[in-house]
Amino acid sequence: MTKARTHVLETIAQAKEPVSARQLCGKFQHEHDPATIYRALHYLEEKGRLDSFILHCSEHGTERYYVLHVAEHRHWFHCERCHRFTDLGLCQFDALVAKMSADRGLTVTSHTFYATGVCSECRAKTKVSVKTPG
Amino acid sequence: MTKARTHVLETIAQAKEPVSARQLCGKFQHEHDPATIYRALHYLEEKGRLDSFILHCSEHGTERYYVLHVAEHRHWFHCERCHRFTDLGLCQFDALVAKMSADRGLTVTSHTFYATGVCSECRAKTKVSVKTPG
DNA sequence: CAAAAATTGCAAACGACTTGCAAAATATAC
DNA sequence: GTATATTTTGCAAGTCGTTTGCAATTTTTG
Ligand SMILES: [Mn+2]
Ligand SMILES: [Mn+2]
Ligand SMILES: [Zn+2]
Ligand SMILES: [Zn+2]
Repeated sequence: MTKARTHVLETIAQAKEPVSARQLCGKFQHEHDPATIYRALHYLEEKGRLDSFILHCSEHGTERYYVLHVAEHRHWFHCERCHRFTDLGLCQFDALVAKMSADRGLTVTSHTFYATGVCSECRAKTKVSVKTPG
Repeated sequence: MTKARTHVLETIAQAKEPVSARQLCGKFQHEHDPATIYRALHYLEEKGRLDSFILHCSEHGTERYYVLHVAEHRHWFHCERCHRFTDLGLCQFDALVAKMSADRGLTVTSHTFYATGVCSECRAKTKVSVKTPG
């Protein structure tokens, strides 16, 4: 493991939410070139240490996000206000996906799911400010 | 409705699967500029005539796909071999999404789901060629 | 330690999409 | 129906996330 790959992997391992290449490039802008960050991400995903998915958010556009590879994958909610992720827990779609694909003779190798909206904290802020007199 | 908007909407209305901007630009390359196609897509989605989602495929990369807006949305499977879509039917995730979000206090405004893999036709071709003697 | 292989930084390129702007088409006002 | 205002278009350039060529540096191998 080179220094760049270690930095990238440890950052993602310590994060509580998916991390984008942009965030990593920002964090290591004085240590590693963006090309090195992208190459490290490809290397780590290819070696099975990372998983990734693409998510679109109106403010950040379309970006790939990375998480540590784990045996049972999870899905995520992305808040369009604060841009943090909420863990939706272990994937509960397998049975449904198996049924949908079996019915149609499909061999499903991967699926993507995410939800977007407003998280509980941002929702609370909105309600408070709406109710505030004056 | 201008000519460009009519062309875009009718193409998507007649298609049996989601259509990308790239496909539309190819089809109308002698009639409309790509900028006009993109502007027509934005206009039609904004007016509620189209829905769209972003899907990543290893061969075509990350693109936005458009379908006619209908009351109850559907989800799609994308074949990584022939790059055609298979309709997975009406969304069956609403109950699960409602539960996941209620548990966490999330206000979900949209969700994205798609599966990728090999469609039944491409799977059949593979099996035949594997079994062929010689 | 020398040669081969892998990794890096930099600059340029890529592809999907967006935008500024002036011309052309369309709608609205007399 | 011609002048005026508005909308839409094509073109060229720009943006943004990501990728790639290449030469220099680092690491591995013999
Ligand atoms: Mn975001
Ligand atoms: Mn495809
Ligand atoms: Zn939030
Ligand atoms: Zn197929």
